[in-house]
Amino acid sequence: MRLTRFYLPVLKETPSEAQIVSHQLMLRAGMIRQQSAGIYAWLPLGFRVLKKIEQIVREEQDRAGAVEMLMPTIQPADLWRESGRYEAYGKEMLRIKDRADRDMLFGPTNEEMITEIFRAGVRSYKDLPRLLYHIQWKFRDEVRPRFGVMRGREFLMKDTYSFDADEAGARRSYNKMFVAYLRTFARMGLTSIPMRAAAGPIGGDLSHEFIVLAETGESAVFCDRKLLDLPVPSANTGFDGDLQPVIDRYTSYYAATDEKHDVAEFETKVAKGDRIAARGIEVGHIFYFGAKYSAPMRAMVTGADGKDRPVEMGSYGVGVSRLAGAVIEAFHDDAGCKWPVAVAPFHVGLVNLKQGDAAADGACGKAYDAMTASGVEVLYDDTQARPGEKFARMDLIGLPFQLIVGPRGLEAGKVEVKRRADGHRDEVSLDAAIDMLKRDVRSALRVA
RNA sequence: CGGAGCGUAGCGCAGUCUGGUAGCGCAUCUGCUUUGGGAGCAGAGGGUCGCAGGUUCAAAUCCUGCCGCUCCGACCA
Repeated sequence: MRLTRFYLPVLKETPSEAQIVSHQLMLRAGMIRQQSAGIYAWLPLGFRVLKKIEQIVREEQDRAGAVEMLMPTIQPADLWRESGRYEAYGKEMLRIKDRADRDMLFGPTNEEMITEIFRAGVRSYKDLPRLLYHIQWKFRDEVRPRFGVMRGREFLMKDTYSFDADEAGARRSYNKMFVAYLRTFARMGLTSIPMRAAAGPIGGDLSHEFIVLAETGESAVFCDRKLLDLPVPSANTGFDGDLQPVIDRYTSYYAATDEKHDVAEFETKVAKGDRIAARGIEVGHIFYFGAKYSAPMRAMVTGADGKDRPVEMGSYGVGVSRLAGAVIEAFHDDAGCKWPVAVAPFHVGLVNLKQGDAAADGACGKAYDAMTASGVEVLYDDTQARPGEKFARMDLIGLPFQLIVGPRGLEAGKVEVKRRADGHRDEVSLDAAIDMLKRDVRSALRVA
């Protein structure tokens, strides 16, 4: 992408409403623009990040055996009257009337709708288990939206729903999502910690929040330091096999959000030097809730014994839009974002130090074509801006690599390759730089 | 929902107390000079001062109502 054709409204100054660094940087780097309290437009740069995150979430859901679909944002109120949540959900639910004066709502979550869809198509235990998911915009009319996309009213969420014949099966589904989540966040460079959590209004009795540690996190969390070093399950994990040993290993260490925190247990179970009391960002939340919805909504399956019983369910959410903020919270410095390659809006920022100089233009064109042709995503700063401005802008938007090309270097046969993560620089020939970047990007994108 | 605060040019702000030509920095546009880490000079454009009433010869400024946004607290992917 050529910057002269892109839409990248960067800000030199920090908008006063942004309190935390991810919100400030998303606004300054031209990723989002607020339209109303907690409601954001995703500008081209931010949209690319959102799509990268979404795709990783999708790939790991598919790997775990979940099947993608898409449910609407607008739902009929009658569905929610069946479960009793139309009354119970309160003012966080955005209620709407259509032209025929029917009660509708903008979905804050989809348990009711998926239960309705499931009961219409499944009768027998032989059709189980099933894992269905979608990635769709939700609306929760938060009392107090804040922190940019970290707590918006409108947000993009991946929500999966599991259907099993019995509790043991539901547990297996729960475990699949548990492992999928560990992998999902790890692929974005994030260390997530599954923590015992309260089930909240979704209900149920088995629940974990996946927390990324960050000073600006909204939740107070307590855990064992050893959790940070546990290996993430690999891509060839057998999701149809027994995952319980993996879950047991993770849950053998103390980890709880403040709602479930037990001081006495924390202090007996965790050695003093391993106790972490910190703040975290909730990036995922998984629930097993049995027949909470299937019973009142009559989502029944016939078992091997010929008897009907409500299907066992669970639900599993990932805050896709929130993750864009969470990744910035985890990776940034004073100059701007520092995107991991896997979710970076582009892989390489190509900086032409003297646009209009025949040698510089030619070398940049060659590098751009060569990298783009081999799948490297390049943002080519082909503007007339001065070098300092280009460097500052590139650091702000935080692409993982910069290829810096100017006439002075070219005379000596050199260009510069800079890594955003650690500031490391190499001066090499243009061809060597192109090869190096192709190789580094490819290796960073390899899925372990 | 309780408490606090703020709405003046794209962004950051001054001006409001004490009514009298709407300002500053950055950004934008034009010209020239510049081009290896947020350039220099000269010029230009851009605002019904959140909205609606009211007071007044005169309102960004005073009064009333409304709307929007932010922060602190209680709730949540």
